[in-house]
Amino acid sequence: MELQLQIKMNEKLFLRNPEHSELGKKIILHGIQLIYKNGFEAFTFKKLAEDIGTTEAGIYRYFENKHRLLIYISAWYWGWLEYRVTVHTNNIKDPVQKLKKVIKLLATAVEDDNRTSHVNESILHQIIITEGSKTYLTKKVSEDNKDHLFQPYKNLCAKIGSIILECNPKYKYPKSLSSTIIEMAHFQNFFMNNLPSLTDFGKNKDELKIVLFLEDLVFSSIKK
Amino acid sequence: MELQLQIKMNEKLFLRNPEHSELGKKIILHGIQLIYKNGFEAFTFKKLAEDIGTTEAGIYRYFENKHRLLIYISAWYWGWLEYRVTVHTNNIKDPVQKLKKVIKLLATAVEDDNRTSHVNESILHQIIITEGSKTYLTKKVSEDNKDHLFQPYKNLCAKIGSIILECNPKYKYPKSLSSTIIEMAHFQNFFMNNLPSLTDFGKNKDELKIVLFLEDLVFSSIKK
DNA sequence: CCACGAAGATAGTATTACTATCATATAGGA
DNA sequence: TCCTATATGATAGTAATACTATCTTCGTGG
Repeated sequence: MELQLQIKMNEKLFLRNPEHSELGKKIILHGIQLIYKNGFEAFTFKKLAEDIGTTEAGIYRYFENKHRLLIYISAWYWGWLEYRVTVHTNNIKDPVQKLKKVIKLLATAVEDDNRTSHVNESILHQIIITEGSKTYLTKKVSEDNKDHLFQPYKNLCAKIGSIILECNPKYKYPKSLSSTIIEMAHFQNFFMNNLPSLTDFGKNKDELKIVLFLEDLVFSSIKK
Repeated sequence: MELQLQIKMNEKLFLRNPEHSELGKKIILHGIQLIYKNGFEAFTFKKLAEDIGTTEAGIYRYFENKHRLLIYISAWYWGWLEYRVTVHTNNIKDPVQKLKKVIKLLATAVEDDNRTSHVNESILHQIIITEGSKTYLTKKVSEDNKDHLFQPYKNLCAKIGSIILECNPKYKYPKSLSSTIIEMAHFQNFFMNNLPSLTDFGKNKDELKIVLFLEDLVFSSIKK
């Protein structure tokens, strides 16, 4: 029997649910691949349509525009990450160990999860590093936020924030520290690979060093 | 007598030096205003040309494309910030006080500097918060980096890194902590104003709280 | 007074980001 | 079995974007 993993997605993210059809799943799968290959700026629905073997109009039936598609796949990523965090921390009692686990999940590469055949998680991780913040760094943030498009990101942030509070209930900045960890797990990775002089990880590109940096940062801050 | 402040810019950032002509200065001044108003995605050279009262072709004589213009104004910003950091920390002996000053300079709004009439620093600060990371989050980072387009950012990061080392010569991640402070000074500001649940600063939008958060983060980390 | 370079004026092109319409296939229900 | 709703395919068209090219004019410096 095949296990299926479904991430529940906000209906406002799409015009037609891409998980409910073959074409929809292809849009996600090939969309991720194309954005990964060309970058989000050079990515167009026309190229995606050619890649899949459908037409531009076909894609527009699923997503209003490419920005919405990016928000969709980002939301999927954050939802999936929160699921992973839940699964991997459920059986851990010590909040410090929990938080260490979370940092590792955030900062290290993932393998493809076979239960989601229409998503390739390892290149998705790369996309989110490079393109993720473009989802909200726009003039429409507040509008999109009202439609709860960033809910999965905010949920993850809240969850990590509460683990931080478990470690030290008196710590004053659990949410800001949480968003800092999330963002820096990605930015330090991007810097390490592309602008290495902004980091202390040199050219050896070892993700575990990012983990050590974040652990040092976090546990120095929250220890009483 | 009028004081003039000139930030030295890398020649590869432009096709023709915008500081050497009235039109060039208008491109910078109105460019910043338009990007601030509409966001970088909606910003076009055509709109800018109309705004200034020149033609599209006129702008293209100065900048290859709008992405280069964004890199230019970002580079200017980082150069200007490094200058401010230098000026304001020169007479401080205690590295801890230096670092506090730096954090304040990074995280709080600026007033317009009258010595640079073609740049409005306060709205520039806002642009860098929202659009700054788009300069390097592209497929062309490495290429642009080879042309040293990000040098001012890297210089600032190095400078702050060395102040961190003054505070504690044994601290292991001066550059990563430095880039973390820089990025978070901006991201926490953006979150506070647009996605407040990702922060602990609520809706009161007090930049000083960001300063306190960053100080706590930094000095917890580097204290022995 | 001439030369040169900066700027203005105008035109044109390929691509992007859509919207609209009509035809076809197909799957599910009456 | 037929009917119909719905998804998809095929095609067309439009306004805006992101440029490139060319020719003219204007002003300054030698």
